[in-house]
Amino acid sequence: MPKHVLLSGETLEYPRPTDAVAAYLARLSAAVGDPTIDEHRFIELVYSPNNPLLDPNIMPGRGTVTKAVLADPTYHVMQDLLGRKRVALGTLDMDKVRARYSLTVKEAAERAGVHESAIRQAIAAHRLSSVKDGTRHMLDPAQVDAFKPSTTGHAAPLEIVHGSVPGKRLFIKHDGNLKLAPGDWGELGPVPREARHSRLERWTKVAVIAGTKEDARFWELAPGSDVQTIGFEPFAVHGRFKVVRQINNTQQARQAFKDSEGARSSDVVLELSHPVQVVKRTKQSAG
DNA sequence: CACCAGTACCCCATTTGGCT
DNA sequence: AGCCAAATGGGGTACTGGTG
Repeated sequence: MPKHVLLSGETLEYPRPTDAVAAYLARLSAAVGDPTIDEHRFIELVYSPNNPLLDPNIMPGRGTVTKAVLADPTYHVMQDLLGRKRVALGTLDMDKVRARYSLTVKEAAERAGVHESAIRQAIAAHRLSSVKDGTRHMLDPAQVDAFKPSTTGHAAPLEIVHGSVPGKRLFIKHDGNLKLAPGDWGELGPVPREARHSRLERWTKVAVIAGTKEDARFWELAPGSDVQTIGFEPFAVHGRFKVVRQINNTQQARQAFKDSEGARSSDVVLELSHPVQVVKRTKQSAG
């Protein structure tokens, strides 16, 4: 299969073109270095009804990018040639573009509140653009912020700080896998009651109660698309969720939490290299 | 460490089949 | 024909293991 190195640094393989498509690609490549062709004219060439890659029958006098065309890597080669034309004309500064693409995949995943693989697959599917820094993909923070992953599939994990300190507390009930962050285990001593950092995976429903003994609030959460944070410092639930129910009345909040089903946040599995231990709720830590 | 491929899982929209 | 529930497929996610 023919290969094309994109401005982003990525190598794109595209299907062996027909004679007509190959000729059109050659024409566009020549136009990149042709000073008599300006950007407007180049765009006209790309979206011409004569471009054999596009569909000429949908819009009169213009080639249309259909779903099939969008899925064809050859179209992305043509778009890259447009980018190269802009670079040649000085209307696109790749140094400035590269400066804007400042996030690694890991940083982008943290920022978007999704798994790293979700970012990589979005890049592969051209739903997120990236530039290559050596072997690393780099992403634009603005695009990452605008990235709206589907809410289908597994729910994105929630980052949870729970426990109790004098005057404040936050507990949850859930149907997922709650794992305590290794840093909170210390030297195999008892899990500290205060501010335990945990990660909740594979969840569909979470009940949260937070506040003080006299002023408690209740939230019922379901997987959602927006990154949110609820709770009271230092306690928090952070991640992609939506609030399906909120109760600000202390008595009703306590009753709602009591009625909620699921494992309690005090029953956490330790995420460590040594054998997994389950920490059971005790009278002392029940609060 | 970063990337990639494969797998399992989930939700939603559409299709299919049975019932009224 | 219309309605409803089950089955199916597509699109998307997280996770794991292998590779360079």
